[in-house]
Amino acid sequence: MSQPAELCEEGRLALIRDVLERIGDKWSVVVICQLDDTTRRFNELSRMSSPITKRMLSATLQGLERDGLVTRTVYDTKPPRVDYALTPRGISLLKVVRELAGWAEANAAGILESRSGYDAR
Amino acid sequence: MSQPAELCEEGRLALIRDVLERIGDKWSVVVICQLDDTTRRFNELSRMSSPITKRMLSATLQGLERDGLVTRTVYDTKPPRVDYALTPRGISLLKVVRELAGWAEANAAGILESRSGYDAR
DNA sequence: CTGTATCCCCCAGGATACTG
DNA sequence: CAGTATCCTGGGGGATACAG
Repeated sequence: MSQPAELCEEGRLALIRDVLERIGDKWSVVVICQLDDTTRRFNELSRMSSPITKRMLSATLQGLERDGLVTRTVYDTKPPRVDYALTPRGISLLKVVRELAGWAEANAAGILESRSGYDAR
Repeated sequence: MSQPAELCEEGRLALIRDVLERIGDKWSVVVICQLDDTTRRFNELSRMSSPITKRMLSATLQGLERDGLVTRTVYDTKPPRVDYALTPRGISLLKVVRELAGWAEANAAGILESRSGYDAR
C-alpha cells in the first residue's frame, strides 16, 4: 500500500552506511585517489597525502586491503620496499567516487551560497 | 611531466571531503532516503529512521536545510506541523547516493569474503 | 507535535617516540 | 624505508529532561 521506497529497505540502508564508513573516514578517499592508475610506495603516499601521519596512512591502507580494495606487495630488499595499488574492486569504487566528485563540483557554489544565506538569518 | 591526476588536485579532493562530511555522518543518508519522493513530517521521519533521537534528527535536518538539500515548511496550526522535503539539489544528491547503493550491493558479498579472508590470517 | 538544553561517554585520529 | 607502540584530546552522538 505505501510507496515502494525500495531504497529505504533496511538491508539496503545498511549497505550504504557500510560504504560510507569505508570511504567516509578522513583519509580513504584521498589515498584511493592517489592510487588512481599507478602503484605507489608507502612514503610516496605519505608525501602525496600531505598532512597524513604514518600511523593513519598505515591504518587506512590496512582497512582498504582488508576490504580487497588495494593490494600490498612486499619486496624484501634492503631497504624494504612495499607497493600499493588498487584492485579491480578498488578501481570500481574510484568510479563511484568520481561521480561524487562530479556532484560536488556541480553543486559546491550553490551549497556555499545556501549556507551563507542560512547563517545570515 | 607527472601524470595529470586531475582527480587528486587539491581543491577537488577538498570538495569530495566536503560531500563526505555531509553524507558521511550517521543519519543524513537515512533521512534523505526517507524523503525520497514525498514530503514528511518530523515525527514521521523520527519513526521511519528508527533508533534516531529527536536531537540528532533535528541536527541532521538543520544541516541538510543549511546546505539547501531539504526544505522546511511550518504550518502554524495547533498542534504544530512541519513538513520536510527534498529540494532539487537534494534530489540530485539522492541520485548519487543511489549509485553508491548500487556499488554497495554489487560488492557487498565480495567485500565480506575479503574481510574474513584477511581476518583469518 | 516539534523541537531545545544538558550532561556525558567513547573513540577517531593527531603528536611523538621507537624498531627492523 | 616502512611501519608499530603509546599517549591524549575534541567532538560526534546517545540518554534524558524540559518547553512552546
